[in-house]
Amino acid sequence: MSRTVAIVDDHTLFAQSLKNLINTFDGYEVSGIYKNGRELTHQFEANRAKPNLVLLDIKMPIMDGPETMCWLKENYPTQKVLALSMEDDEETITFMVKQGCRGYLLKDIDPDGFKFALNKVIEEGYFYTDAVSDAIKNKEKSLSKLTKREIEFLSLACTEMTYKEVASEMNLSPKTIDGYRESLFQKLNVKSRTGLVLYAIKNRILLL
Amino acid sequence: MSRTVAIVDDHTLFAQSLKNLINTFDGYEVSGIYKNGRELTHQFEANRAKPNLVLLDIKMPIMDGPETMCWLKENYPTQKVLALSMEDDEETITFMVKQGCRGYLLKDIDPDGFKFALNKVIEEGYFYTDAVSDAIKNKEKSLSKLTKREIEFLSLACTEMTYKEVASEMNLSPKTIDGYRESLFQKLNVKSRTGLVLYAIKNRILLL
DNA sequence: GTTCACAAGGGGAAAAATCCCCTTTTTCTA
DNA sequence: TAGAAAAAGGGGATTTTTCCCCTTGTGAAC
Repeated sequence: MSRTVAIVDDHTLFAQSLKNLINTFDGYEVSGIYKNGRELTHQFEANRAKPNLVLLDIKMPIMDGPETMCWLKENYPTQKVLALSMEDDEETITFMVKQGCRGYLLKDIDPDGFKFALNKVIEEGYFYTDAVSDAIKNKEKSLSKLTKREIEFLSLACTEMTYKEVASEMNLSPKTIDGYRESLFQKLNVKSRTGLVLYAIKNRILLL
Repeated sequence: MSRTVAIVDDHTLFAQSLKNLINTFDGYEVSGIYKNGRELTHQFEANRAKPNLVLLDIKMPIMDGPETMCWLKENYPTQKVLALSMEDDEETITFMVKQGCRGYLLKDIDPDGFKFALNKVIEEGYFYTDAVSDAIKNKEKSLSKLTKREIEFLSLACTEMTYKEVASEMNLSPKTIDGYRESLFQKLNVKSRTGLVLYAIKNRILLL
C-alpha cells in the first residue's frame, strides 16, 4: 500500500525530477503534479482521492503556497502538508506554520534527508530542520521589538510622503511622528529615513 | 559516446533529482554534482576531464553563478555553460550572457524542453527562451536612460551617507551631486531620496 | 559649424528631516 | 505598588534635502 504524494510546484523541471526521485522510494508514489494551488484545489473539489501528503512550493504566481495553505486549513484541516522553499524566509515560514503546515524543508536537503522528512511527517505528523526552527524564532524576535503604531509609521515612511503628510494620514501631530522616527532609529540602529527603508526591505517588513 | 553534464547547484534535492532525469536521456550522462562554483573550479584545476556542458545555478552562497562564469570565461572560455534560474532577473541574465553563457533556462521548463535545450547548446552553441530574450531587452532599456555616473551616484544614494559624504566619495562638489539628484528625479519620475531607493530596489538596480 | 548630452559646478533660499531638550496620560508587568 | 513602556505631544535649533536660477567645457552626431 503506497503512500501517495502530490507535488505542487510551478517549476516543472524540478517537479518532474522530484517525481522521479520519490517514485524510487520504497512505499511512495507520486499521485499527481500540479502547477499551482488552484490546480490542487480543483482536484480536491472533484472529490478525487486525497494524497497522504502534499508537497507544496511557496512561490508560485497563481495561488501560491501561503494562499493554498489557508484554503487547505479551512477545507481540509487534517491534510498533511510539507512546504518546500529555496530560502528560509522567516515571514513565510511563520505564516505557514500558523496555518497548520506540518513541515518546512529547504531545497538544499539531500535525498536521504528528504525521505526521512517524508517518513516523519506521515508517521509522526511533524518535521522541522534546525534552520527552519531558528528562522521561526528569529522572526518572532525581529518584529517583536516594534509596536503596532511604529510598524504602521514605518510602512508609511517607506513611501514618498513627507512626514507631515504621514502625520496627517495617521491623524497625529508631526511631533508624534518625530517621536516614532527617533524611536525606530534607536531600535533599528539606523540614522536616516533611507536607513529605515533599507531595513524594512532587508527584513521583509516591507514587501515590494 | 555520452555527452557529459556537470551540475553546479547547492540545492541538493534538485541537483540529485535532475541527475536522475538527465541520466534517463539517451546519450547523456551526469559526470558530477558540485555544490558551488568553488567545487567546480577545483575539479577543473585538477585537470579532470571537462564536461561537454556545465549546468550552472545562479544563486549559491559560495562562488555563485556570475562569479563562476567570470572564472570560466577567463580560464576555460570555450567551456559550454547553461544557466539555470528560478526567475528572470534581468540584471543577472545580462551579466551572464556577457560573460559567455550559452543559454539561460528558467526552472519552469518541462523535461522535454530541457532536453531540447541541452541538445541545442551542445550542437549549435546557444539556446535562449523567449522569456529570457525579452528580459535581456528590458534590462538594456531600463538602465539605458541612466549614465554611468548617475548609476554610480544612485548606488551611493541608496546608503545612509549624506549627499555631502557621497560627494566626497565620488570626489565631486555637492553641487554636482545635486545635479545628479535632479537628473534622476526627472528621469525616474520620483520626488525624494526615498523614491530613488524604492525605484532602485524595485528595478533591481540595487540588490539587497 | 551647430546642437545636444554629459560632466562638473555655482549662488541662494525654502522645505524637510534630524536633533536636543522636555511633557502628560495610560497601560502593563514584576 | 512602582517602574517601564507606549502613545501622544511641545519648543526650538541645526542639518540635510530639495528647489530655482544659472554657468563652462568636451565630445559626438548631424
